[in-house]
Amino acid sequence: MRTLPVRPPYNLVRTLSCGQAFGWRVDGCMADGIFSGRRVHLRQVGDGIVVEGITERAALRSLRHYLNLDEDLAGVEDHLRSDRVLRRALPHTTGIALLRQDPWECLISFIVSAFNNIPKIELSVGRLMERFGEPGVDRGSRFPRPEALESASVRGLRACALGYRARYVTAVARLVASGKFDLERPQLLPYPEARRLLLTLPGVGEKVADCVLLFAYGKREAFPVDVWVKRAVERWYFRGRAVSNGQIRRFASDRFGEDAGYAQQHLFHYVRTRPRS
DNA sequence: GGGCAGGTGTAAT
DNA sequence: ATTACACCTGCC
Repeated sequence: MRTLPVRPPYNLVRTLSCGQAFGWRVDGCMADGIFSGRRVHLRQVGDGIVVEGITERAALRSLRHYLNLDEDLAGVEDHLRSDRVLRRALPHTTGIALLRQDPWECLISFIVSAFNNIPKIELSVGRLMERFGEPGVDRGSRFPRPEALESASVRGLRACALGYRARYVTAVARLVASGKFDLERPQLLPYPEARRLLLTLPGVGEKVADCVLLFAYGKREAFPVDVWVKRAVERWYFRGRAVSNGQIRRFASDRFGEDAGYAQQHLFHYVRTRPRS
């Protein structure tokens, strides 16, 4: 058992339950999930996060990086508070941090998320890990490597309830396994070019691309527009008028700039947890 | 039981 | 550049 220090206003539970990552089970101030092949149990107490299931230095450092514990959230939120809507939202959403997920796992997870619901996304991702992931210690399971998914049988993928997304998963796995698509590349490119690159992948549209750029590649200016955020922006910034996704992205870029991704997270969490009539 | 769900691909203006 | 429609499948 180890404790990782955190900087206020970091909030572990909000960070893990606001839809960035699937596979964490959150309850009260605790979170259970699989990290680096281990079952881990996290609990936020005061100014620290108590970690059970990991003791090695390297893995703890990796967890710290994943949770983005060194982020200057106070600075980000100070900036966002200049916006009237976010100023109202922040008391309910403060402490959300952008994770730094593994790009491959994030990419496949969000391909699976398209036109799907959360319980079923969790079901599918969980089964992919059970069936195709390398077994880790303590009955944990790693996310399957591209090679494992590339060679997965139709029957095996079918058991993961992927539906028509199965062919996207297979195709993307093949592109990555063969080296035709380099997962390191988007990290090196500026946001617009990284985005164009991801959009060449089958099953990856604008929303999924932005999710991966934001949650795995650290492109904080990304602003994924899903139905919830679209609804929130139309309601609170356009007086309920219907606006295209492109206009919403331009609006977010103009208004929030480098912190658009954080703005998106707070709007998303706020509109989902505090529905108004 | 039937509609719905954190979009994407494709075809047609 | 925009708009319309089909789409696997487990849940509520």
